[in-house]
Amino acid sequence: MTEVAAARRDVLLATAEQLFAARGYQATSVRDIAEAMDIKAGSLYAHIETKEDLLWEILTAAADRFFAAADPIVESDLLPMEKLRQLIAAHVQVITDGASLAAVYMNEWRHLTDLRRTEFTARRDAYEALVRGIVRDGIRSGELADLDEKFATLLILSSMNWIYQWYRTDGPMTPDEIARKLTEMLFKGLRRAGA
Amino acid sequence: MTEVAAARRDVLLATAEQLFAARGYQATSVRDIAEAMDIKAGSLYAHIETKEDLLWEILTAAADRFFAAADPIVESDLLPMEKLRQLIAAHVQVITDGASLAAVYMNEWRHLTDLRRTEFTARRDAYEALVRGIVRDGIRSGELADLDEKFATLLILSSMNWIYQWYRTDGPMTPDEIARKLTEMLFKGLRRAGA
DNA sequence: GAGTTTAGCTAGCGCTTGTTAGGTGAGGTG
DNA sequence: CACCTCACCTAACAAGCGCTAGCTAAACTC
Repeated sequence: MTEVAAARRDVLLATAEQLFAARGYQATSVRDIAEAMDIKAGSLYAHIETKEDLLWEILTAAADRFFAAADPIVESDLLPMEKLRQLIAAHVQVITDGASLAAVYMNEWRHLTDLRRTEFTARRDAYEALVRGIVRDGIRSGELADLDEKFATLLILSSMNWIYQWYRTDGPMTPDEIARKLTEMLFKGLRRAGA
Repeated sequence: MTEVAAARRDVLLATAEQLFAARGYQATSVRDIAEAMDIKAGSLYAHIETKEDLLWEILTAAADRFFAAADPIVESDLLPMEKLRQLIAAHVQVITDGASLAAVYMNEWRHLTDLRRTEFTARRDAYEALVRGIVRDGIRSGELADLDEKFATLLILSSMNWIYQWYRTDGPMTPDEIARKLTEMLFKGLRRAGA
């Protein structure tokens, strides 16, 4: 693939990502995508084989980003609590850095056909296990309270994964600020200290 | 509408709810719904005018449930913290009581056409404002820490609204248990007390 | 400058979509 | 017993879907 061709492919993927995020995979036709690129529908097939390939590549790229952000932190020798703090910051960064990518990642994977859907959910579960491992270590080391490890993991993930729903690049909070506030609320709780 | 007709309509709505939750609105055809009811596609139109009506009624019913659960708590004269505790329990109850209804409520509203989508999001915002009001009162009364009121509200809502993704009726946790654990983690935080 | 590659075009395929018109037959009503 | 209601049927419609075959023309390669 030449540089020009690769660049054009990137435009295609970016366009599909935007539309899938805004309308959903099923509600976006290949004609919609083509029109947004100012080409004809049939011409898309110079770059891809099927519409689902587009979804698959977007989802894979999204998963790659989450792992790329998390792996070095998981493998570091920081204390669990500091790992968790950094992982939250990294995860939030990935989401705010590409909110439409995150939207597709959270919502559209179920339109994959069987084999790929299985592979996707397996990677998703693997990521959850990564987070859970840190939570477990934190409980063992006594930095975290003695809580239900699975439930706590879901609480952390759910609070992070909701962000793409309301985050706007031109909003009042920076990604760092979001991560900082989220970490503080999750760790310290909402109740007034000493109440 | 006779009783028989109303009952049949309920079956239709329940069937559509299941399928919309499992596959999404756009990926569910009226033929799919008809087949699940063991009738022909055209026969659906004895009960509804358009496919979107189905989605609209399901979404409206879902919103009604959340408000019906929250209103008496909001209007009670309990202390803010106790209000929040009860609201979380009620909200979780609605979600676990009808996980597929919750799934449609969270994911499919964007397939409404303009007018209805606007009306839906307005109600959703109104519900968020309800929760936010309690959080504000809690901060003022000193029961809650001095935190970003909007952000705290989103944290609470996001952690509740994620539950339908993993909750199973035959799972190990009862709705009450979920609400209790969630409340405790949200209020006390994940960090070990006094650490 | 001949030869090759390739992004995009046109035209159309087989199929599915939501929806409609008109008919059938069982059950209830007077 | 005649009448009516209505849940459901059959058959078809116009439009849209993903995708393909065969072509054009511009840009690269040697």
